[in-house]
Amino acid sequence: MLKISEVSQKTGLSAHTLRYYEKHGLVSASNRSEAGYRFYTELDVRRVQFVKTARNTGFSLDDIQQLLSIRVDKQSHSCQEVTDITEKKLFQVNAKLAELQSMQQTLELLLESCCGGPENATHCSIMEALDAGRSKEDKN
Amino acid sequence: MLKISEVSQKTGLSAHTLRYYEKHGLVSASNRSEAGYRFYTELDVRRVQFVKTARNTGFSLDDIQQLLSIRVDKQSHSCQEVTDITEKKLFQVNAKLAELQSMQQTLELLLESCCGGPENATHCSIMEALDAGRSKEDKN
DNA sequence: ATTGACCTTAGAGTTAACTCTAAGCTTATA
DNA sequence: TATAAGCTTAGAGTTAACTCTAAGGTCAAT
Repeated sequence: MLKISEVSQKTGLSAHTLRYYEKHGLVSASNRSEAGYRFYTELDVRRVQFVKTARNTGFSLDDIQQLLSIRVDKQSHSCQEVTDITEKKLFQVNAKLAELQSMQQTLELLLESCCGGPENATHCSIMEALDAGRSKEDKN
Repeated sequence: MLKISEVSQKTGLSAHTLRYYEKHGLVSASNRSEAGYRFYTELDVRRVQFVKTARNTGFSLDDIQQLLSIRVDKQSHSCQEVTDITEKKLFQVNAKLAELQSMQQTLELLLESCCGGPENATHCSIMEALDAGRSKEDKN
C-alpha cells in the first residue's frame, strides 16, 4: 500500500495530477487510512501507469476512460472497439501532423528567402510574403 | 470604408474575432461612424489579412504583435528580428512535429499488432502494450 | 509538546484564441 | 412606423489537462 507521494515518485505524475485523475474517474486509491489518506494497491499503480502510457501515446483522458472500461472487463469488449479508438486517434494525429508539416514548410521557405541580417526590414521578404496574403492554409 | 461584417466577409474572420483582435491591440478600425460603428480602411483590411496569413503560418497572436510592430516601422527593425521570430516558431513546430510523429508511429504499431476483430479483448495486443508501460515518450 | 513534512478538500487559476450572450442602439426596408 | 438585420459594449463561457491555493488535519521525530 503506497501513499500518494510514493505513487507520485513511482509514476512521475504529481500528487495533484493523481487527485485530478481520481476526481475525473480515471484512477482512485482502493483504500484510505482512518485519517482519510489515500492508499494505493499495486493494481492501482498499474492502472495509473496504464493511464500514463496511454497519455504519452496521445490519447485524451476521454479516450482513456473508454480504454479503462474495456481494460477492467476485457471479456465484454472486442478488439474492434480498441482499434476503433486507436484509429480515431491516429486520424487526429495525422491531421495535426499535416497541418504542422505545412507550417514547417512555409516557415522554412520564409527563412530561406530572408537574409536575416542586420539591414533594416524595409524589403524583408518574410514581411512581404506575409503581406502578400493567401497562405497555403487559407482554405477558400 | 467597410463595416465589420464586410471585412468579415472579405477575410473569412468573424466579426467577433475582428473585435477580439481589436481588443487585443492587433487591428482596429481607423474610423467610426457617429453611432460608433467601426469603419475599416483598405489599409486596415490589409493588416487584418496580414494577421490571418501569419496565423495560418503558425504564429501566435503574441508573435503577430511583434511582427506588426515591425511592419508599421520597417526602417527601425532588422531582418534579423524577423528571422528570429520565424526561427523560434520553426523550432516549436519542429518539436511538436517530432512528438506527433512519435505518437503516429506508436499508434501505427499498435494497430498493426491487433486483429481488430469481433473477438473479445482478453488478449488484445493493444491493451497489453498499453499495460506494459514505459512508452517511447516516457522520459526518465 | 512542538516542529515540519505530508495529507485532505473545495474550489479558483492557467493557457490560447476564440465564441457567445445580453441588453440596448442604429439603419435599411416595407 | 414598425420590423428585422446589424452594430455596440462588457463580460462570461469554452476547451483540455492540469496546477495551485487556502485552510486545516495527521504523523514522525525531536
